[in-house]
Amino acid sequence: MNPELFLQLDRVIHEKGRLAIMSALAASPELAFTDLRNLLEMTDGNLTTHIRTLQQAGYVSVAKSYRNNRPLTTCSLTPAGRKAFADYVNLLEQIVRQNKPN
Amino acid sequence: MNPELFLQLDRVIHEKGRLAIMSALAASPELAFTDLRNLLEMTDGNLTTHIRTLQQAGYVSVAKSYRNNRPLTTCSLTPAGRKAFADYVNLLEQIVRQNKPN
DNA sequence: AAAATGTACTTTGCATGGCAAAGTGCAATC
DNA sequence: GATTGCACTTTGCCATGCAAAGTACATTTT
Repeated sequence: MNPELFLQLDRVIHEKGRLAIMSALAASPELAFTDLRNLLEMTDGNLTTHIRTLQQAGYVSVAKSYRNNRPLTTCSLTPAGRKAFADYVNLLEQIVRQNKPN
Repeated sequence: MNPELFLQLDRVIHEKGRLAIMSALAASPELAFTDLRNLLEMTDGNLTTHIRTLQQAGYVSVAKSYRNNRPLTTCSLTPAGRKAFADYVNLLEQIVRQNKPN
């Protein structure tokens, strides 16, 4: 059992809500605020704060515009975010491999 | 991308410190407080609180005794804890599989 | 045209929770 | 007998998740 693995887990990503956001953004080039909210069934407030955290970490970029007479916030992974997420998933993979019986 | 997976992540286990503890306990039948502290390089206070959380969740059993003129606290997984951890690892596996490119 | 409703967020407040510093109890050593 | 050391526990602080309430603007209703 290697304790190093757990220490390396990125706190910013290792959070249910943000992990879901990162995972969703990894699958599509960009998603609107409302897309994420509908997909992940998060409350608005919860979503904004998680997005802000990810943005401040440099993992997602946020673009605010105005379409169809409504505000439109679009999020996408930055290269750093993509890398951090890939690293995180690799760590998870090692943890799983270490803990699966077979 | 399946958002259900993330919702299902057990909050008690999905925490670096406790995940490490569960993983360590899954690998050995029992471990002493000091074993865990040395292995995981956690502070004493941090370790006690995490152990208490896991105990209150019914995931680890804690036995306090006195050996070699010193207190000895031994921890081990309960059946429920073993199951919860196995479920958690399976979830991680699915998340990894969903997010690994190939 | 004023009021109400709806959408797209943001801010605020609370309650939980991680963390380590300080504290406790006991035994051995100086 | 005072001090050191070990094995924990308690306390206090700070960060953070979360949702309720708030803001801004556009549309619909009366």
